[in-house]
Amino acid sequence: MICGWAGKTWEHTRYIFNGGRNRGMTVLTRMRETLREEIRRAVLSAGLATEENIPEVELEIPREKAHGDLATNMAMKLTRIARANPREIAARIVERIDREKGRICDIQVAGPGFINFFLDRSFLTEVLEEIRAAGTRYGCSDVGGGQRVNVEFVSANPTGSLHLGHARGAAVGDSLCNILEAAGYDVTREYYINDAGNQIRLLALSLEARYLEALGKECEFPEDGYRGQDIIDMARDLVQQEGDSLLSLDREERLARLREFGLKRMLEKIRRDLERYRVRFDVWFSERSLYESGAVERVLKELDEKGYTYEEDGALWLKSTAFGDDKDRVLVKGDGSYTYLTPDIAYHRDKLNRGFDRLINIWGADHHGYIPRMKAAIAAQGYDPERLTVLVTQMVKLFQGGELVKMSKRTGKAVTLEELMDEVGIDAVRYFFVMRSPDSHLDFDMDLAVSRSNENPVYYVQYAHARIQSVFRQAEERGLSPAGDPETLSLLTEEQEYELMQALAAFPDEVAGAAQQLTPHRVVRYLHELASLFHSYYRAHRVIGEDEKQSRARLALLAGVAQVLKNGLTLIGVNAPDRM
RNA sequence: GCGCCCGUAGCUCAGCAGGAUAGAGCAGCGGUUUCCUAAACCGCGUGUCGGGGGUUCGAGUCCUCUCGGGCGCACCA
Repeated sequence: MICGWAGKTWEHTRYIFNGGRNRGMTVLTRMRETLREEIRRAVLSAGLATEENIPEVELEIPREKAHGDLATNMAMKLTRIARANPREIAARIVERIDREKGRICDIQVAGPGFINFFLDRSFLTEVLEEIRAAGTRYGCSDVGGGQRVNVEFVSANPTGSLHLGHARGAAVGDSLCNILEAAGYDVTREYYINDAGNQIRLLALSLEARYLEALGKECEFPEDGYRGQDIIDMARDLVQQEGDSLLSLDREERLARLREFGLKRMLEKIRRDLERYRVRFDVWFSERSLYESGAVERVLKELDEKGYTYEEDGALWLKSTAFGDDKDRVLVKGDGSYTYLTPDIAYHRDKLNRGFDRLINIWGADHHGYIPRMKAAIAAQGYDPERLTVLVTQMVKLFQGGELVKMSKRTGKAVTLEELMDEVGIDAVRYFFVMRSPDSHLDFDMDLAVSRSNENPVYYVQYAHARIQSVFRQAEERGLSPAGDPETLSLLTEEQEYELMQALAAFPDEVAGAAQQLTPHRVVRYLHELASLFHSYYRAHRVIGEDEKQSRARLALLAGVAQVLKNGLTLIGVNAPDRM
């Protein structure tokens, strides 16, 4: 789910897109812009609409080949404005289009009033040169216009190892960041460390119990304590390091020592797991630092001064209902301690003050109810709540042996990210999590991923890349290199070659679209489609054949496909192997 | 009871601000290799797009009601 911003972002980027120079645009984009302008001009000169009421020109690649290379629904959109039937309108537009200018071979009016354009395809080989020149940068654009975006994700409590749910958030978050960066946004990846408050105290208590246990002492395990194996291991290590020396400390001092020890160890583990998962953060933001800097106090004071707080039943409340929340929220509890919300308000204020145009938080579905109060808190401080977008990832269900594996953090029974990486492999795990829309509930079939890994779609895409590299190894042996001159490339006249080049040309748009709509799974679907086009082509046509020129032209095509596959896989944090 | 997400082929899911005949993977059946990787390719689908109503040239997509599933509704985090 995406809250807010979608509309604004679109307009913003659209403006930049239209206003920008052709720098970085592919042939396809340039063709489309030219055609867009041409249609606009035709509509105006035919008197079908005025500058004021002309609808935006939409040009899409039709699903059906018979419907041409590009199509517009302009005539249908004009029915009300021009008060005529769409096919008639379409005919009037068509007769005013300059075919020469748009590099158009044919124009047809079809169906309810679509105008289908059949383009001169020879221009498309230019995309191969564009890819070669851009290399790993191909796919990048500047639709983001350098907008500063903070993406906060994972942010798991440092009270246990990362598990399945975090793995999804991490894969989606990191991929989204890569995509945003490629689309020209200035991205900061951030992890909020809950190193203050109740759960950390509970960590210390749990660790204490395990510590005593390891020393052979009887003790009662805290009621809501963390029962994970990692804490047992940690206690054992502590005994190794410190022996029973913590026993002689007084209780509070011992707990403080345990807290620091546990926190440090947990964060190290989390960081290590994420690093291996290919996720790296720019900022690790400590909750505790908000207390130490006085930021929490300042926020409370300011909310109070603005009159958005009140006392009742011995607690301090935020009037979040004044900003769309369905009930008011406690900031300071009866016992004087803060709720989770309070430092979180200070945290979001800090992020906004750091100059980000936009904040994106990636939360698990179990926290979605928290969104309205966070937005309300931002609004109460006088900021536009639309600057915050919360992307919610739905729950992951794990299936093993055909059965649902129940997970509970309480009992520590959960599949960890570490286990997942060990058993399934990083490429497959990341691909699997980014493959689906964050909105969809995800069934993770462990057996399928583990035992029959060739069924995993990630290999389909990777294999396409490996195959191409294999062809290149053989081409090299024969002294064949990819062609670069337009004349040789003009030998690429097969239908499938055209389709491949068209797909390659669409890649930057695809990445930009995924960035604007915050939908990393779109990149995965694109890659699968491209791999599919390639496999099909590869099977039907020999790349290295008798005709040297044709071979070199096809090698150029393959070089483009390999580069785009690699660039796309990199965006989602998956390797593009040269051999499989 | 209220809020959010989901409901599309046997299963798992796409469907990109409403556009032409709704797609893919898996599973199933049948084919393909004197040839650059068969982890591949080709062929085979009778889908009430959960259901009703509405909006318009046009609805899987938007609105409304309704049914089913998930997740939340703390002075927990």
